[in-house]
Formats: sequence, structure tokens, C-alpha cells
Amino acid sequence: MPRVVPGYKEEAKSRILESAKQIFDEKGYRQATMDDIARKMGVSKGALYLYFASKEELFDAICKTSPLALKEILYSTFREKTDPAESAVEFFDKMMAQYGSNFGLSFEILSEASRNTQLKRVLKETQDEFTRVLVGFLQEGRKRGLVGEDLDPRSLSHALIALWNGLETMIVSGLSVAEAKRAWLEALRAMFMQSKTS
Amino acid sequence: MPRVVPGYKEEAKSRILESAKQIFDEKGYRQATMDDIARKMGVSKGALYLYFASKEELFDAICKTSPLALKEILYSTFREKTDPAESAVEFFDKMMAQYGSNFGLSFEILSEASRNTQLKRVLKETQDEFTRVLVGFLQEGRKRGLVGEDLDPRSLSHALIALWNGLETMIVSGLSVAEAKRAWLEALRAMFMQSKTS
Amino acid sequence: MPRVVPGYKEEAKSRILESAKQIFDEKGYRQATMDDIARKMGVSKGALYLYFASKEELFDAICKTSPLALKEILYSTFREKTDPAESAVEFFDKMMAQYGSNFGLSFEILSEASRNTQLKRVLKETQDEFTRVLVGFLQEGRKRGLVGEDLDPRSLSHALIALWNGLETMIVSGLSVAEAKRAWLEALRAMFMQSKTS
Amino acid sequence: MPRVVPGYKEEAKSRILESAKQIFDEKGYRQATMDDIARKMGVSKGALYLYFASKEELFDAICKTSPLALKEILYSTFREKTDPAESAVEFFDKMMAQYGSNFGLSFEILSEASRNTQLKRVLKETQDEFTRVLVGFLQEGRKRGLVGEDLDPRSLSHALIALWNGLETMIVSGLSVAEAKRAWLEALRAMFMQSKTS
DNA sequence: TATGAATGAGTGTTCATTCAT
DNA sequence: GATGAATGAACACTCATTCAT
Repeated sequence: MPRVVPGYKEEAKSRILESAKQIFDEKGYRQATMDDIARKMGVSKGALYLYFASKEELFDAICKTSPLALKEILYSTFREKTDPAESAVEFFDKMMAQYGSNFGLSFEILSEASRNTQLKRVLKETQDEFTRVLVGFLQEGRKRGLVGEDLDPRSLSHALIALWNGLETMIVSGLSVAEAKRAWLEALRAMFMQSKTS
Repeated sequence: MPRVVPGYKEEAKSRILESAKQIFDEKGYRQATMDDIARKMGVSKGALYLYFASKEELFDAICKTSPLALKEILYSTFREKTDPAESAVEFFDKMMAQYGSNFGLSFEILSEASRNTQLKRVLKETQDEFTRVLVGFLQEGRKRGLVGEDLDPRSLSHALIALWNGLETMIVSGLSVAEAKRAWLEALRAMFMQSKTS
Repeated sequence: MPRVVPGYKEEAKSRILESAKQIFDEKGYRQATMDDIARKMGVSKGALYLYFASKEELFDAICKTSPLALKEILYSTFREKTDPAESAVEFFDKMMAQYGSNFGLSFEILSEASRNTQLKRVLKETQDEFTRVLVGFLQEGRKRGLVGEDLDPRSLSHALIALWNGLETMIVSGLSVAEAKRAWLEALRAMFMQSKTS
Repeated sequence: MPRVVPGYKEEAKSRILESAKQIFDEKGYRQATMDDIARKMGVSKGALYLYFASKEELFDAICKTSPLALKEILYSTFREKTDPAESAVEFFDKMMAQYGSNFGLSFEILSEASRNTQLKRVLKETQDEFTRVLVGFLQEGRKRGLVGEDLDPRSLSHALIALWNGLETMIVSGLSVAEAKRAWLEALRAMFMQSKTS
């Protein structure tokens, strides 16, 4: 009889994904070995191949899963909030709690994407979804007079995503989390909270 | 067979660096082989080891050299310019001309840095220098009334660098260069060109 | 899920053998996996091990079973026939119908036998039996004046078997079945049907 | 400087081929490991890959090289000989001296060929060349009255090759070399040396 | 009986690095 | 200096076999 637990296979897969994500984050895709991942889970190497056909397939699955947490955070902070400043703080703190200033995996993924069209496409979709959320948020902000009438919500949304991504690069390059937070808030203030009342 | 260089050791090194940079950008650090680099130069694999003790040393040297072009562009555009808007456009175009929307190497480096403290330190220095340049620029802008009095130049400088880096991540994730440019300009406009006169 | 067999252990075994024979023929012994065989039967891998202790034991069993069909054809064509020429044609056609010019398994077996004394012994027994049948046939032919008096029936029997086996090697090497048939008949004619009346 | 010896690479290749041929013959293609071959030569596994891109390429090269010795023997015995009976004996003895009743590799190759069209094509060419040599030989024999006028040289040539190949299968299956020789000579006698004078 | 998840030894292949020439 | 043949430590992946259910 197969493992009696229904959905066993799916759970096994997601446990592997979790372990693999950590290993890839720590060591990078190329340096991480299937053995590392198996050992971390206390299973044999062969077991991994029951669930993922190859190291690459495992990595691809991670690339698709990885932004899920971010998506949730984004939805939960940038929607129906009264105060954008508060949203901004909340977003920053939640993200830091989630990713613990450990962004190695992100760059691993971007690095791959720069040479892998299919992966690029996956990332693009995620990006587009983020953009959609933010555009909605900004349009609402505009109505409430929090966002300048003359600003383009779409471009600003891109800029916001870029700003966040870029802060990750800076933290990886040694910027302290505190300074990153200050930069994040200051930039948002500069963009949105100046003289909109003028 | 061709000498690596007819003359100076330093020139030889820098020619190797140039080739290696291209290979690493195309293939990524782990996938790039010493053979790839040697072949590209028309030189034997062994020759590389006369100038660099290991692949890693070669990569480290690149990490140190790589931001040099950026530094130049930064200096040449964000200094003594009359019009920040023009500076922004010029910077964007020069950067694109230089890196051709080919940012694989950057993420390779960041990926590495997330696990390599020494490399992180190197990147931090570069970052600090960029910050210094931008802080100077913003302070001057403030005098000229182009930057809001209440904004923190240091944090904004960080934000600017982050914004740029982040646009690179987005381009790698499929954002078109045109949209990236629009986002860049719009964000700068939002930050600096609104109602500073208030 | 289906039982390997609803009933007798022996039947189960022979059904496994049949499937395995096909798989081994298609893929070769080493490339064929136990999974292939199990899947072909719609049975779990583990089930095979209830009937055969190992892949090798399964293969050995096939080696012993495999020549059975040949034996039948041999008996039915080279016995009490009036016309040897007709026998020859009939044998060729029946063999082709049976093995369909698909001789991969034969060479797999011979290959194995060249390093496996026990298997060699099994094949030898079969060979000897074939020889016996043919010797009987030739001796009868001699009485009827169809086989030259001065020929050695035992050696000729070996030669006949060799000729057949060799035609298989040639078909595998690309000789058309039609040409093989012609060669078969022509060789038999040369050996037996010339001037025996002299 | 490269290995000073000119033709070093070619010699290295052929030394590898020689070792590999022995290992493949002993163990069979799938069981033989690259390590086995390397160890036999006293070099590292990696060295093999300087000369052959893969195990398969190595095997293919062997398949092409392997019939060369046979070709030589064929040419040297079945040409301009006065006495076909002598040719037959000479051929048998030379072949046995060359291959030492060690035919594992042949079946390995045939086994592969039964599933590999490209290999089949290579074998076909060799076969055709053998056929050409024998047809020439038989036609000359016909002029000299040694081969019956009514026999088809092409089909008989095929039969001769088949006969030889088939004797290899029988030796592998346990027939003694002495009996094989007897069968070989007896079959040839039956085909060619009977009553051609009639 | 039957299952199929799990194992783990084994294999082909790659590549940074060395060193005799 | 320069070469490139050789090394050997890795590593992804496979598959016969086992065993808890």
C-alpha cells in the first residue's frame, strides 16, 4: 500500500522544496549538491528523484514558489490601508521577518534568469502581478489626494518594486538593515508625502 | 603561440580580466570554465595560472574592477550639472550603453557576496563611494532649491542607488528598457521635481 | 490493482517471462529495468521479486525458455518431410514469422554466455538437441540419396545451425530478409541438391 | 610544449581502443566502466575523455576498428589462392589465432546494432565489403571449375559469411573449436568440392 | 499477496589545477 | 614564460533491491 496519508506526495514535495530553498540560499545553485539537500532532510539522494526529475526541475519549482510569501505580504499591506506611511513600515518589517536579510537565493534566481528565457518569463509574470497590485493601490491613493495627480501610477509602481529589489542588493552589499529602512521610508516620503497638499 | 601579452604583466592581467568578465557574464561564474576563458584569449589554460592563482582569485579581481566603469559614469553625470533631469537621462543612457542590459555578472557577484564576507566588504566600499558622490550632488541641489530641505541626502542617495540596482533586477526579469527608463525618470521626478518651491 | 495472476504461480512466472523477454529484446539486458518490465505488466516492481529473486535469475530463466519455440519449429519442419527443399523454405518462413527479424535478445544471450559458463552449458544442451534432430534428418536423407554418402552428418548439422545463426547476425547487420532467404536456400542447394546422383 | 612525439594523439587513441576492446570483450559494453579501462591503461579516468568524448563514442570507434583484422585475414587468404580448401583451413586458423575463440565483443556489437541504426549501417558496409571480396573469389573459382556454374556467387558469399559468423555463435555456446573447424570444412566441401566435374 | 517509497552503491562525465617539457 | 596532457575529486543521476504497510 502506498503511504496511507492522502496528499502525501504533495507534502513530500513541499518539504523537499523547503529544504532545497535553504540549501540553495546558503550555497548557491551550482554549489549546492543534491546530497546536501538529501542529507538536510535525512533521506537518501535517490528519494529526491522520486519527486523531482532533476536538480534543475527542483530549482525551477523553487523559482515559482519563492515569490509566494512576498505576494502575500504585498497583498496584506498595500490594500485598503488608510495610511501609506504605515503600509510602508509594515511591508518593510514583514519582509525582513520573512527573508531575514538573507537574499542569496534571489540573486541566484536573477542570475539564472539572465540566461534562461523560460525562467525570465516566470519572473515577469510575478512582476506584473506585483505591478497590478501597486497600481491599484496608487490609484486609490490618488483619489485620496495622497499621490500627485501628475504622476504615472504604472511607472511609479515599477519604481517601487525596483526600489525594494535594489535595497536587497544593497543589504547584500553591506548596507545595514536600519539604513535600508531609512532609505525606503525617505524615498517613499519624497515621492508621495510632499506637498501633495499644494 | 601568442604570448598573453608582449610586455607588461599588468596589461596581461587586465586583458585576462576583460575576457573573463565577458565569459562570466555570459555563462555565470560556476558554468564558466577556465578553458572557456583561455580559449577566448587564444591562450593555454595554464597561462591563466601565471597571472591568477585560481579561478576564485580571478573572479575576485573582477568584482573589484567591475564597478569602475559605473564609477566613471556616475562622476561624469552627477557633478556640476545644471539640470538634474538631464543628468538622470544621461546616466540612464550611458549605463545602458555600457552594460547593454546585460546584467548577469552583477547578480553573479551579488550572489557570491551574500556568502562571502570579504567580497561584501569590497562592494560596500564601492557603495559608500557612490553614496558620497550622490550626497554631494544632492547637497548642491538643495542649495539650488532643487531638493527639498526636509529630505535626508544620505538616505535619498541610498534610495537612488537602490532604485538603479532594482531596475536592473527588473530588466533581467523581463521589464523592457523603455519602461525601466520611464520608471527611473518618473521616480526621480516624484522625488525631486515636485513642488520643491513650496 | 491486478494480481500478477489470478491463480497459479507457474502461470504468473510465465507471464512475467513473456513480458521480460519482449523488454529485454527491445532494450537489451542492461538497459531494461525491472520497472520497465513491471510497468509493461501493470504490476508493481516488488511483485516481480515474489517470483524471481533477481534480475539475473529472470534473465537466466528466459535463456532457458527462449529456444523452445525454435525447437518446435525445428521438429515440425525437419522430420519426415519428403522434400528437403520444402523443409528449408518452411523453416525459414516459420522462423521469420516467429522472431520477426528481431534478434536482439539472441545476441544479448550470446554476449552473456561468452562470460557465463553456466549459461553456456544451457545453450550447449539446446545446441546438442538441435544437432541430434538434424543428424537424424540427414541420415534419413542419405538413405534417400538426397545427401552425399561421403558427407559427415554431424558436421553438416553443425554447419546448418551455424548457417542459420549466422544469417541472423547478417540480418541484424542490415542484410535484407529476402537476401538472407536466398542465401539460405542457395547454400542448402549447394550442399545437398547437386549431383548427389553422381 | 605538447608531447613531442608527432602523431602522439593518434597513438594514444589507438592504445585506448586496444585496452577498451579487451575490457568490453571481457565484461560487455554496459558492465565495463570507464574506470576499468583507465585502470587497465594505468591512466586516470579523465584522460580517456581527452581522446573520446564519451563511452559511446569510444564504443563506436571500436565497432569501426574491430573488423579491420578480419578484413586483412580475408584479403590475405581468399585471393589468388590456388586451392580453396587450403584457403579455408588457413582462414579458420588465422581467425582463431586472432580472436582466440573470444567472441564476446562481436555479440556485444550485434546486440547494440539491433537497436542502433547508425551502427547497423557501419556493419552493413563491412559486410558488403566482405561480400565483394568473396564474390570475386567465387567468380574466379567458377572459371577454374571449382564452383558450380549454376550457383549464385552473391548468395553463396552471404552464406559463407553467415556460416562463419554462425560458427562463432556455436563456439560461444560451447561447441569445441575442433568441431567447429570440422563443420566449416565439411560445409565448404559440400558446397564446392563435390562433383563439380560432373 | 502486492505495493511503491526508500535506499545507496555505482557510473559517466566535468573541470580546476598541476607539471614535465 | 607558455603549453596542454594528465589528474582526481566531485557530482548528477540511475536502478536493483528491500520492506513497512
